[in-house]
Amino acid sequence: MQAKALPGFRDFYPADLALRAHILHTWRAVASRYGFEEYDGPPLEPLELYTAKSGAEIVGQLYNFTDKGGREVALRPEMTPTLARMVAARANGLKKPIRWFALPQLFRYERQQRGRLREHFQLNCDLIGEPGPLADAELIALAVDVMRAFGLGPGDIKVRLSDRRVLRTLLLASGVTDQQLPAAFQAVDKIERAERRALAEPLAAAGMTAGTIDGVFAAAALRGLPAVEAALARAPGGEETGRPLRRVVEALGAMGLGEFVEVDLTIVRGLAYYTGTVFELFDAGRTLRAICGGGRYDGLLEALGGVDLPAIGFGMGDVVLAELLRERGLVPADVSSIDVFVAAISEQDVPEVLALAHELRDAGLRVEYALTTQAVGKQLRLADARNARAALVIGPDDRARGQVMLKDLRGQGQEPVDRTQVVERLARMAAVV
RNA sequence: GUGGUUGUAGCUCAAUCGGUUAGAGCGCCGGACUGUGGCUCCGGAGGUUGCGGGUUCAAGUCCCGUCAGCCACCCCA
Repeated sequence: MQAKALPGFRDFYPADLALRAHILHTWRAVASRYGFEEYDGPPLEPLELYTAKSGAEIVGQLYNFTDKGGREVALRPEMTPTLARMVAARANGLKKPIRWFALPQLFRYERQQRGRLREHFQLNCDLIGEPGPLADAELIALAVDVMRAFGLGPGDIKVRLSDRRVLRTLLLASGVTDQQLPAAFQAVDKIERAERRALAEPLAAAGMTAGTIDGVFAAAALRGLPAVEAALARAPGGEETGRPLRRVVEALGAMGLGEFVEVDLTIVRGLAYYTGTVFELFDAGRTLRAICGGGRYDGLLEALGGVDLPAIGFGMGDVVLAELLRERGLVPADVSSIDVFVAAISEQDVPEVLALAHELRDAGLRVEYALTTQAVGKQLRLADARNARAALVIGPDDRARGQVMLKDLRGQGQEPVDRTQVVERLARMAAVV
């Protein structure tokens, strides 16, 4: 067998790359609409950038090695530490709120599965310096509008929205202690993937009573803002705690995006650093992994970069998104095509073919011609396979008359055109998309 | 990293109970067709049946190992 790409890494054939380019172009276009500016950092970083705050066990999922200078380095698994460093270095000079996005290729060493490789491209959007709920709504709206730009509507994808402060308040009201909160968060996070009995076991082991455990499951079962607010009304300080979540939902509703949003407290996100709003985007049938996930991380920039700024961000990978687009038939067709194919009748016509092809290319058209002398029919078959919209056929007779034959390959007709007018004629045709 | 499952041509698949030289469609190359594409017809190339070992007169088929894909767990920055 021939050498293949490493497990979890992809070869992009032209059709694959066309889809990837479509995704990256759309990401850039929508982020720009929101006034976000693109930045980037190195794909290779010091290992300690990722281990300093997360601990050594994370090394197991990093592509890390010692470079020739003896430095411990890692391929970037996420963008946030790089972002934190860059923002911290110029924090005083950057106008707030900072709206930045990046399209990094990220790497993680773990066993691959469908929708989950060892390498992927990710749209990373962060809004830094604004703690209020309107910033949260702005960022979620950006994620939703990316979906809409791909042609996906509220029947295709949903935003599952939660707020860790809300969940925390409800859990505390049920009798969960501060020490028990991490265990309770973890149980809520897994509630859809595990049996209730299996989840209750560690909670009991953490010292919770049966009644408190019931309270944990009750909070996780709440769906929709009214149900969550009703539960909050019975918790100390609940009304106050629920205000940001309500504002986020209302703002998204005002933007006309309310149909996409589902309040669901089981969205916890694994990361310990989220402090408030958290959300994930899923396909409506929930057959695929999350398309996008993010949340508010108000303490993280200080921990990573030493600058205390509130922030909210999300990451959206290309792998699950591409699967969804393929599934829904939203992949742009006809990705490769040329404008003009220039065919020679005889070998004596080749110099004229070369001259004309070059003039057309100078005019910005996409042009191909046969690289060996071959029958006209064969050249036109190649033109057809290339999705050319027109062919120019040049033979001795045409040259003698100072003309070329222009064939419309999307239709059937053909007509002689003066050699002096060909370039202008075709340039005009190509301009009409 | 753990457990399960699947590997046949570029792609999608076939091959009876273990039995002759592993086939088909699509795609690709060439021809019919030296002044005209799509269609059609004809021909061709392309396989260490993922890889290695074992059982057997005989292995794509059975057994073991390994690699890879998929599924679940772990994790999801």
